[in-house]
Amino acid sequence: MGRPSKGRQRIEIRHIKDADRREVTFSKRKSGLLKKGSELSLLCGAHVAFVVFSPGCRAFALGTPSVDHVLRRFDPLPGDEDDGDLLALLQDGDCMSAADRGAVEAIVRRTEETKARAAAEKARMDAVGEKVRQAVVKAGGKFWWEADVEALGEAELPEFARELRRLRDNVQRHVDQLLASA
Amino acid sequence: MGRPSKGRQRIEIRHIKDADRREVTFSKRKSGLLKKGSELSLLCGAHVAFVVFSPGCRAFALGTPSVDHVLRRFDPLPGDEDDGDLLALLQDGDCMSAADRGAVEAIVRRTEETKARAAAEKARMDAVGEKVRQAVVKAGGKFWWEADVEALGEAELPEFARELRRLRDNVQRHVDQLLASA
DNA sequence: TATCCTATAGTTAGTAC
DNA sequence: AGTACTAACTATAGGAT
Repeated sequence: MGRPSKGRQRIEIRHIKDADRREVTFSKRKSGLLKKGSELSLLCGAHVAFVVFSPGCRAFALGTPSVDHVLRRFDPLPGDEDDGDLLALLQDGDCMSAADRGAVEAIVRRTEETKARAAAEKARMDAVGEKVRQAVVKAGGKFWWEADVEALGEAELPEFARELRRLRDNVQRHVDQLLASA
Repeated sequence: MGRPSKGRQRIEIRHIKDADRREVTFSKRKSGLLKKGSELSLLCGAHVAFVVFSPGCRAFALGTPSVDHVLRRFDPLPGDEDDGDLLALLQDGDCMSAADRGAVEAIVRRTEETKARAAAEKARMDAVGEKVRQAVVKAGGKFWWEADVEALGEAELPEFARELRRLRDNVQRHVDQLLASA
């Protein structure tokens, strides 16, 4: 019998191509970030707010005392109402509790619509060559959608198809909304 | 002579009363948080944005590929009426056969490429983003997307604040919609 | 306020549930 | 998607500049 674990291994800080490994790493490190954020807030009384989108475009947020509270400090509008209470309730605390997760998931679903619309809008543009894409990479590093494309191997194709269907459903829902309100 | 250092000591995660020690801790941990955020982005292709207020009320922000970019994902673009083309193609994904995979993949790839191009153009023309990058360059050899908000100057800060405010408003709207449909 | 140094507290890769 | 485990990697408290 070898050892029960090889222990932590050193990894290079660059895009993880394997989708499964990437998701696991994201989950772990996201937790770490949330914890560090809350600790910074507790230790130093600092106000912290951040939003994270996973590779699967799911959204997570942390704010102390709340995301809304922190963001308001950038621009204390005189006419602001206390309408951030619900948001604070959903996103307050050291990290998202199991009870909050459902609510956040709902927010994420709405965010998917944004994703769908962005895709549709960008698709109207003329087709582009590989040069442009490489120029983007060269200019600023990796973008989330590149990660998705790179991860698109034969094995992941069915899973990706599932994502596509979800995308379609959300676009459809959005269109229905537009028609209903028009 | 004792040892040159006592090494790291355990501390409780609660407010540090000594102002000097608190400032030092804030500085160190903020750096750590920024690093962790950048690593998460690089490793997982995730979008990360956060804002931190130090005890001295100084503001720091981190965003990949930029704070502006991440925050805009909460902000739906003006509606498009002309996206039926992509929508129709996406709908075909429902009954996706092996033969259709290639077509779907091509659609996706084209969409991602155009998104990349749009992002590149937007980044070039985004005055705020550009100011942030320049500020970082001046600040020293750090990550290009890392910036001290104060370095933006009085002219850019309101614009930056406006983006943050939009995030807040859109999250709020999402929650409202969620409640209305529940 | 940020960095340098050292020793150690804390995080996490790999793996399995 | 989160949790548990081990071992090893990394962040950081304390102190000094």
